[in-house]
Amino acid sequence: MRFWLMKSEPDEASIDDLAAAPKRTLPWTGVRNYQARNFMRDMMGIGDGVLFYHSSCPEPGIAGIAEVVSDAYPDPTQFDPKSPYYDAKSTRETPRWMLVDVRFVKKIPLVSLAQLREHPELAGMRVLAKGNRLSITPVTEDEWRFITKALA
DNA sequence: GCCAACGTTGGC
DNA sequence: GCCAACGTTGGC
Repeated sequence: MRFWLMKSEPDEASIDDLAAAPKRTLPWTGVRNYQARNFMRDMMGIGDGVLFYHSSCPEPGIAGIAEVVSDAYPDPTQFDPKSPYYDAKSTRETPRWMLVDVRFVKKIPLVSLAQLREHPELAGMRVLAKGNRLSITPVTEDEWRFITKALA
């Protein structure tokens, strides 16, 4: 069992959207970065913990807790010419992009970026690193415990 | 809207 | 395989 931080733009999919989705579950569509894909494909497993992070918005930060509820499978949007995530170079035989399903666990009072930076326990978090753009980053068990127990 | 940082592309 | 140009991310 591992722990992750996953970014989502709330305009596209917020923690409330996740809570309102059928089965409180959404497929994590749209990842088009190899490192993030590899995390989902190679490292994630059912039951992994997810910090649901709102990015590119007025109040960036961790907005809730979720969990991984599927193994990785091909992201259907890569095959859809009408989707913004369409990838003409991907085929059904050799799909390039994978995703997992993520299920709502709970909403928490927003833990802002500024708050995250206040705690030395979290200084090593990848999401806090300068220039970090990865939309999926590993979280250590200690970081997970600190955030879910002390901050959430 | 700005811009730093980073990933990808493509010519050579 | 190098690397310049370009596009994107994402906080501010």
